[in-house]
Amino acid sequence: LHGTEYQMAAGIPKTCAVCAMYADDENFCAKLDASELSALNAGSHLASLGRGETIPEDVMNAWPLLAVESGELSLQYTLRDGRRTIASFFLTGDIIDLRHTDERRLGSLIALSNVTFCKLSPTIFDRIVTSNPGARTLVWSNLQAQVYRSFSHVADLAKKKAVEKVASFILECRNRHLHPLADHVRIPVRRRDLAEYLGMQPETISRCFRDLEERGVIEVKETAVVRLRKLSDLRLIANGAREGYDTPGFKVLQMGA
Amino acid sequence: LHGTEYQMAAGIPKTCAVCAMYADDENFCAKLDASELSALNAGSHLASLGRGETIPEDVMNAWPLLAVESGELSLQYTLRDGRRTIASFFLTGDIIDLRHTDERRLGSLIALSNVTFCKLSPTIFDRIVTSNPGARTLVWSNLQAQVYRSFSHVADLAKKKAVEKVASFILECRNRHLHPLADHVRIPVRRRDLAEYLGMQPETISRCFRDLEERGVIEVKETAVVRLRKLSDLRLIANGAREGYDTPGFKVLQMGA
DNA sequence: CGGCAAGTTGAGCCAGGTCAACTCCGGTGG
DNA sequence: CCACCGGAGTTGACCTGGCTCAACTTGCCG
Repeated sequence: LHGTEYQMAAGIPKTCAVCAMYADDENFCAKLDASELSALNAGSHLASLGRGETIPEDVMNAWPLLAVESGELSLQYTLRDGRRTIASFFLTGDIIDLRHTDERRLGSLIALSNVTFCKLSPTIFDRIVTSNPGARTLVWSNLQAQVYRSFSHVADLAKKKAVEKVASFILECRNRHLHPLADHVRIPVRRRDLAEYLGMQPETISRCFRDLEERGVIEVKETAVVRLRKLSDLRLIANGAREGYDTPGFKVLQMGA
Repeated sequence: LHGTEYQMAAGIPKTCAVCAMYADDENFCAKLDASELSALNAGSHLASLGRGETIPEDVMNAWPLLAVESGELSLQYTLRDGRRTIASFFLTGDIIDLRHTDERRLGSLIALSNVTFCKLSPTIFDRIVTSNPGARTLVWSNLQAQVYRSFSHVADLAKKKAVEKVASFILECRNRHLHPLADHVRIPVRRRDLAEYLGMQPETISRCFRDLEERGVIEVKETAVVRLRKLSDLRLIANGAREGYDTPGFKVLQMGA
């Protein structure tokens, strides 16, 4: 058992019979020792989805515990008249636990790109989480991160204007280190998905990108890649600065109450 | 130790030297045995806030682990120009863990009414969570509930219209069993707070309540109490039904994709 | 080269924001 | 007891940011 930790320390990657996620140190499987890993292997199954496909209801019931291995998964809600919202993105390493959702109406999990994910055995997962503090901490902090990401998403949606939301999203992509390319940021989703995530129309998204580009704050290299030209201004816009965002000596408007 | 569980089974409430939360079976302290409880007591402190008061930065750093004992606590974000958003409400029994927030900008915790909360010792909390499966499950499901509440809040904010948001909020209050009064629902926050939670203006909130009342869906008894007159219609509105919501034979508009 | 999906641009309109006035409290002091 | 005050909520009138609809461009795949 401890031999495996020794291997890990020596940089030799552990193997996982099910998925390829062990390669990264910041995920659940990487925290497991050999016996835990093989137990989890035995009770887990890899599955994949093409873009636009949904994880079926029966899978969600039978396997309420998922780990994203690759791709972008989304949680979507649909209103009666067809309006749709993406409530959250799940990326590599995110753990989705649908067990305690109770009567609460959960949306559907839909792939935004080709996705592979691992269906975990709840009982084995629980046993590991009980006995392995490192794994527990990781799982806990992943869930925490989901909460706080969601909270700041709420803050974006509630009171920000269209451009501010887009600016904020670009920074979110950057922060989440999706693809840390120096001053380039990759937007991992299509415009229409972005619109549903930010509660806007695709047309408005488009106009906002153009707006930011005309102000010289960003440069749209391709639809999926943005170069940051004035990061501090982008931050100001994302935080709701009202005017003067393109001047260095920006005057903060301090409002009471 | 097991003597305490025996007492609990016999309906004799356990005592907690710090706060009064033990009375409810659905909270963290209620899952603890005598020794755990006294250990937690030793490392915890009760604190209180008046309405409008903020938990200071230094308290949040020194005590990143809080449990709400009574009242309504809110997580607020403020933009540079003063626009404010309430991202989430925390009510009795909610556990707030600020430890894994990393560099992510967290808002401030502000009391919406008189609040008492318990500052928990992280080390003792961790020890208990490790050894006590019941407590762990409860804490985990509380965090889960926060995530999914936040997700459906996002769904409300992103694409719903003003009336739909308000309808949805009324149902949320009902679901959360804040005050389960048959067909009456208590709105635990002021209109202005509600506005900040739903990303609207107080004026619009007011208009929406009136709108729902004029349609005969609800009856506003006091500003804080609503009587449900047509629950099914309220649900339809909250779920984004477009027209005919006031007729019983509502025709669902099924849209593809 | 056609066909389709994604994204962009333009023109018009309306839901909800904004501003201002007014009502309705509960508390406080003379 | 009443006059006064301030905060919360409501109502009305106006205005605008972003939605809507429709046309167009672009890129990808067979």
